[in-house]
Amino acid sequence: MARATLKEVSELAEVSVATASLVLSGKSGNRFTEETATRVREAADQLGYRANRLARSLRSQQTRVLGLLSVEVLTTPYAGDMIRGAQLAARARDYDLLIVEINGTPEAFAEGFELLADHQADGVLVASFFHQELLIPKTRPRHMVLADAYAADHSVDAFVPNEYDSITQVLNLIGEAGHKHVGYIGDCNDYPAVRGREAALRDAALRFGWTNIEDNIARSEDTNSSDGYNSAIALLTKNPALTALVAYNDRLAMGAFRAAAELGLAIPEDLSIVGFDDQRLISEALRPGLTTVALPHLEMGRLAVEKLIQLVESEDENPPAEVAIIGDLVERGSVAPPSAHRTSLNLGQS
Amino acid sequence: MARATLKEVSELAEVSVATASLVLSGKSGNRFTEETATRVREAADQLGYRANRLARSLRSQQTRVLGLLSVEVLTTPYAGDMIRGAQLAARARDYDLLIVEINGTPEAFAEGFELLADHQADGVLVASFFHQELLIPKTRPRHMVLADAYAADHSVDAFVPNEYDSITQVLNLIGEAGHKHVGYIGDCNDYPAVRGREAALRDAALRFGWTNIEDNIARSEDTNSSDGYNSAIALLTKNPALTALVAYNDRLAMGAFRAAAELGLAIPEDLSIVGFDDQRLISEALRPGLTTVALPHLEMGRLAVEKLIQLVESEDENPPAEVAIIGDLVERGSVAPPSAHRTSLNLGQS
DNA sequence: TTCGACCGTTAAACGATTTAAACAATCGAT
DNA sequence: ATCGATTGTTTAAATCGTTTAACGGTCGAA
Repeated sequence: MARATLKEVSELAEVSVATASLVLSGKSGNRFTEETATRVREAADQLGYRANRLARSLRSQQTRVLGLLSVEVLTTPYAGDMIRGAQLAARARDYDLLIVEINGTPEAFAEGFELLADHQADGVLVASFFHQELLIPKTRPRHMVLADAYAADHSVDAFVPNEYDSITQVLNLIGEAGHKHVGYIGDCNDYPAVRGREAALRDAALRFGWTNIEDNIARSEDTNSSDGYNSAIALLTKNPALTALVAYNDRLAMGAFRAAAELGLAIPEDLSIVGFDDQRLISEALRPGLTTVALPHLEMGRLAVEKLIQLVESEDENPPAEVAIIGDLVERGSVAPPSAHRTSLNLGQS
Repeated sequence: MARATLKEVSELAEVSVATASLVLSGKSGNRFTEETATRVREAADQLGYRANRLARSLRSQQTRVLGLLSVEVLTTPYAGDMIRGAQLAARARDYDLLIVEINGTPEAFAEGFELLADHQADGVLVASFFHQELLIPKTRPRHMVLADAYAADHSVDAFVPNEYDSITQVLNLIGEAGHKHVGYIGDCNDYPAVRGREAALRDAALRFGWTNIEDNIARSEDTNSSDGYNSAIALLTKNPALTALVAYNDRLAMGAFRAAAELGLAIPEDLSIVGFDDQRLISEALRPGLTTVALPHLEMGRLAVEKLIQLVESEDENPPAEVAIIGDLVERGSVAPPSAHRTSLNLGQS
């Protein structure tokens, strides 16, 4: 049951542990007879030898373990792909991930950092469940990177979504389809995502000549489907000329679908709707499917870990940078050119 | 930057490392003067000493690290709570989780086990992303438990949902509301969940006197919202007398909502619908909210880790057992008594 | 003296890596 | 023939930072 140790291998092969170690680590450069080498390798095989990573790490002062401080990523269903991307990148370079879930408080950060330091993690990836600014305590791991977040003082390498370019893809779709009366269902919080997406909206409005864009924006505190419903009803009531709605996220878009149904507007014939996030549970389930933009979660996780490994192996001496990654446009069928004359718009009910 | 070692602490406190270790580990039983002890503790404080877990583990032959072999749990948005439950339970007893994501193939299992063994994990929790039977290779960790899965040979402690009792909660709701004509939107695969839920359905049908239950079952290969839509349309077309639909999961239920809307049936007045899973992205977003059952993901994760720790610390000599955990009923508003006369049922369109 | 408490230290692990040195064989030079 | 140098192969020993069994002084009491 107990695993074979290097000593046992060396005894079986009738060499010293040093020889066994040198042979098996491959770093021997033909210092040994081919005969000794194979004898060692066969002994190792026979015993099913695998190095004890604790011992190896203790001696070599590197664990090949990366800490993943997950700020609610595990908890929420939104960003699991980020962890998967991180795992993939880590495994590809023979690193493992020690994942610790925390809430975003400074104490939680401090505790998480200590915990990972106790385990001698070679580096730490802090992953957030949404694009936010993070206040990283001054006592921090030597090597760290951020995913879906950036440091308030910009002192850490960070990988975030390119909000502007990402949403511009769906805005272009709307614009190129010929819509002129476009509404926006937004979020009234002050997040990077909010700012980036609204900036893109305004630029698109200018570019395509959308009328009175500022008057066609509705914002809510929360972004549940019912908020989307309310905003959509409000927008369409105030301005029945709207032929397209852009939602800050898919949940809001889902509410807009319900509003459209209630107002007797067919999607996409009477009303085009686009979302953001590509929450498949929603975007694939709606009829028609929701045209939206997938956040680059997998990429952020992957790139962040790759960068982290570069830092750890000090192949990288560049100053910290923030990389904004564009998400993938997913076209599903909720966008069509505006119809010349709308079928109906009965605002009477509810 | 480099962390203080026990040796440094002992030098500052002017004692031997053994003394420092003994004092700090608390296992000294008054072998030392209170004065020496505080001197050590102050030195440790001053240097911010924290034990190197590699060294500690190497010496003590226990890592306080549990391996979490995640069979696609990370990847899918369904079962994140299981990992959270596991984390909570582990942290509560001062264990950490080394998470490795795998697909369910035997080779992946073997690799995962080896990897975790390399890290000298004290025990392994295998967590599945849905309730399934798992074929665990014969070479396996000394201590292991399963969550949301059970071993084909029942040789491992397992924590699974109680499918029968869980769905019975919504079935009772339907039955007690007075429905007699109930349809079931199912899955045609052979999973434990399918079997358990259908068994409960049949028993409920008997108990409440539901008519011709076997004729009112529709099953699909997949369980997307469109499958639910198709099944619901088929059921309601075949038997317009149905006043309630029970769905195998929330996605299917979501499709049933759409079918109802299309057929002009109001929920819950004309048609009651219940789901299963409580995928909040769906169940909270639908109007009315979907009455459903939440799977006990958090509990499975928590209990599995607690059991695992018992095994590791060998406080538990019982033979392997399988524990079935009931999920929580979440009532939202998609259930009402059957109406005496239905408003309409226009089967003409689509 | 001798025996227990009492307080503390020595030293051997744990399982690898890695440096420096030992050992052996070969070879030209004296 | 003998020696020193050279090259090629292998190993002893230190090291990483802990834990812990075993041991050793000191001192007051019997």
